[in-house]
Formats: sequence, structure tokens, C-alpha cells
Amino acid sequence: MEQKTLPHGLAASRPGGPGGSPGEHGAGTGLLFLREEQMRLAQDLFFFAYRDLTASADAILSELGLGRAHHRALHFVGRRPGIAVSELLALLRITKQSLARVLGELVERGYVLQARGPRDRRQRLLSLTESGRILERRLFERQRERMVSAYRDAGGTAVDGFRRVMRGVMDDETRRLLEPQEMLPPVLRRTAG
Amino acid sequence: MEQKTLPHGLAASRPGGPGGSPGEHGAGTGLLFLREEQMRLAQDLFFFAYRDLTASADAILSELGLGRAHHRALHFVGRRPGIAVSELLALLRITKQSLARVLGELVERGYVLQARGPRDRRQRLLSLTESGRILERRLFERQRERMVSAYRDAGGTAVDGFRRVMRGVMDDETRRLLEPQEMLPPVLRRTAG
DNA sequence: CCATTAAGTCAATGAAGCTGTCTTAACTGC
DNA sequence: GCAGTTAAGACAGCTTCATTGACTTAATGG
Repeated sequence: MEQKTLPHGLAASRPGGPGGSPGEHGAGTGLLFLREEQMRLAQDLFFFAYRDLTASADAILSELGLGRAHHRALHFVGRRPGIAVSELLALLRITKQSLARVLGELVERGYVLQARGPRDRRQRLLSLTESGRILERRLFERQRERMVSAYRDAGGTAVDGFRRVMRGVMDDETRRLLEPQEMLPPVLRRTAG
Repeated sequence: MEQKTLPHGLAASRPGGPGGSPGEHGAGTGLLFLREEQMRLAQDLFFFAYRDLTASADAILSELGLGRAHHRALHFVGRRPGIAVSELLALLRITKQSLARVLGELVERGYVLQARGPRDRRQRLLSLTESGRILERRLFERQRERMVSAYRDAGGTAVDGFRRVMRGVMDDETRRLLEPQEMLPPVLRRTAG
């Protein structure tokens, strides 16, 4: 009875039709595509896409007795070889203790290397070992396939839009961290000009 | 140019310049925007955007002693009032036991209502109570602000692209679940259409 | 009537985060 | 050169959220 004519469903009708071609953000169209249902849909998209993307590497991880936290650490160390522990903490936004467990295992298993910082010997600069690079690549490959086909199917314009929206959703702080300049260690930030 | 020539950094230079206008996926441009660095960047975007988006509701949640799992359940029940437990499980892809704890608390606190299914009395159809709707709205509001400004800044075309990429990243199975038809209970699926 | 299904339950376990406190070593500023 | 700060690591204990496996109860449906 109460669900005879279900007025809902996760991807309910798109009011105003911005699913098609909203025509920029002209004054005439108003803010149709900002309407509530659009935002609810965006929540769904985030949840499902992120879940499925991350899940795609799980098979390999559980094979090795590793978790997603290990993958994240591996990813960012691979992304930024020579990163200091404190910088990695700032990227991941977890506590030192949470990272320590994960990082400790990665070092112990020979995936990550710690090197004393040449300028600041308190630092432990992190990088991937050869087997770390191989593992990271295996994990990446699964996600890469998904993203490549998504990008290909959506087309270049869509990819650009995707990136703009993703950046827009982030904290200002996070967006700053994504800028190359900010990603360099402080030492280089002064030198590289 | 504005970003020197950096060996690394999370958002390294965009090869081929798809940041500008890649011109669909023409044969000439090749698959420039599918290159490795692009895919790594996409991983970063997913991680940071999802993290910041979900984190934006955390303050309210922890105030009430609830977690993100509660928010997810609340969201999907609100999104699909009258949903059966088994359907919610399929959406979230967690185990019955994991959901039971969370759902039990939400019912106990008076945010979620369980009603015996009229056609199948084994089912417990879930819906939000008035206070459940209020809470969900408070949580939604934080995320909505973020997404609205991201959408507005990016523009309608970008939003469309965003949605296409997000869908493309999902499992086929998940994509099916997002279609309105599939969101209807089996009984109606036969009747409606 | 009996097999299947929807939901709930018990018990144990694991992954991944958190807080707070503390130590050690190295850098930095006065 | 000493004092204060910083980078990293470690100990103890806790919370959230997921897992598996086995089992019960009630309702459905051939």
C-alpha cells in the first residue's frame, strides 16, 4: 500500500533535466541543477563509486593479509617518494599511532624503505622498495582499468568536469596540498625557483 | 609553466593538456588523457574528495554518539522509504550483523521505524521517523553546502561530466541498482511497467 | 507439508581508527 | 652551549565498524 506508487528510488527523475545538458550556469536556467535531488544523487554517486573503486583492489590485499590502510600508505609513498612521516600524516589525516602500525608492517615486509633525512636527520624519509613498487602497481592496475574505461566512455570534456567537481568538494586545506608546490618538502620549496 | 618542472608532487603537470580541452576522444589526440599520471591523479581526487565530504558531517554525528555507518543507513532509508532490510543490505554491501547493530541503535533512538510488510509479513520495511528526517537533514545540509558550491563553481557541463565518470567507475551491479526501476521491490517490478 | 526466505541473534574476531602519555634524538634560537 | 621545540616512535587502552559461522523464528509458496 504505502509503496504502490513509489515516488522515490535512488536515481529518481532528474528535475529540470540537467542530466542532459544544463547549459552552463546561465541566469535563465537558474540553479536547477543545484536542487536537492541532484545533491542526494551526488551523495549516492560518491558512496558507490568510491566503494567500488577501493573494493577493486581488495582481493590482492587480503591475499597478502594487508588492508586498505596499507594500500593508502603505499599509494602516497609511491606518489611522493622521499616523503617524511609527518607529511604523510598530514596527507592521510590520521594519527601517528594509526599510521605507525600500518607503516611498521610495510617496512617489516620490505615494501617501504626508511632513510634518515640528509638535511634533517630526525626525519625518516619514506620510499618504496622494488617489491613495494611491484605491489603498488598490481593494486593500481585494478583501479586503473576501472578509471580508464570510465574516462574513455565519458570523454575528455567529462573528465575535465569530473576533476573540477572533485576539487571543489575538497577542503581548502586539501586543495592546497594537491598543488605541486605544496607537495614538495619545505627545503625544495625554497630552492626550486 | 606556473608550476616549474617538478619531479613529483601529487598533481604533477598534466601531460597532453586535457586539463584544458582534450577534444572528446578523437583518434588524433590518442589516449593522452588516459595516461598513468592522469589515473594516479584520479586516485588522489577520489581519496581526498570522499574523505572531506564524509568528514563534513562528523561533528554532528560524534555529538550524538553516532558514527558514519549510522549516517549511511539513515541516508539510504531516507532515500528509499519503505526499503526492506535485505535491500538495504544489498545497497550497503555489508553483512546482516554489521547492519543489525547500527540499525538497532537507530530504531532504539527513534530515528528509524520498522513496519511489517503488507504483502510479505516477514519483511521489516524501514522508514525515517520525523526526528530521523530532521537528523538526516542536518547531516545532509553540511554535505549539501559543499556539493552545491562545487557544482556551482564547476558549472553544469562539468556536473554532467562528473556524473558520467562516477557512474563509469562503479560495478555493473551497482549501476543497475542506481536505476529507478531496479530500486523498486520485486513485487512492483513485475507490476509496474 | 516442507523447503526456502526474511529477519534477528549469539559469540568471537579483525581492521583501523582514536586518546593520552612518554622517550629519544636532532634541530633552532637566543 | 643550553633551552625549548620538533620528528619519530612506543606503550596502554579504547571505539567503531566490519567480518565469519551457527542458529532461531516466522512467513511464504510450490
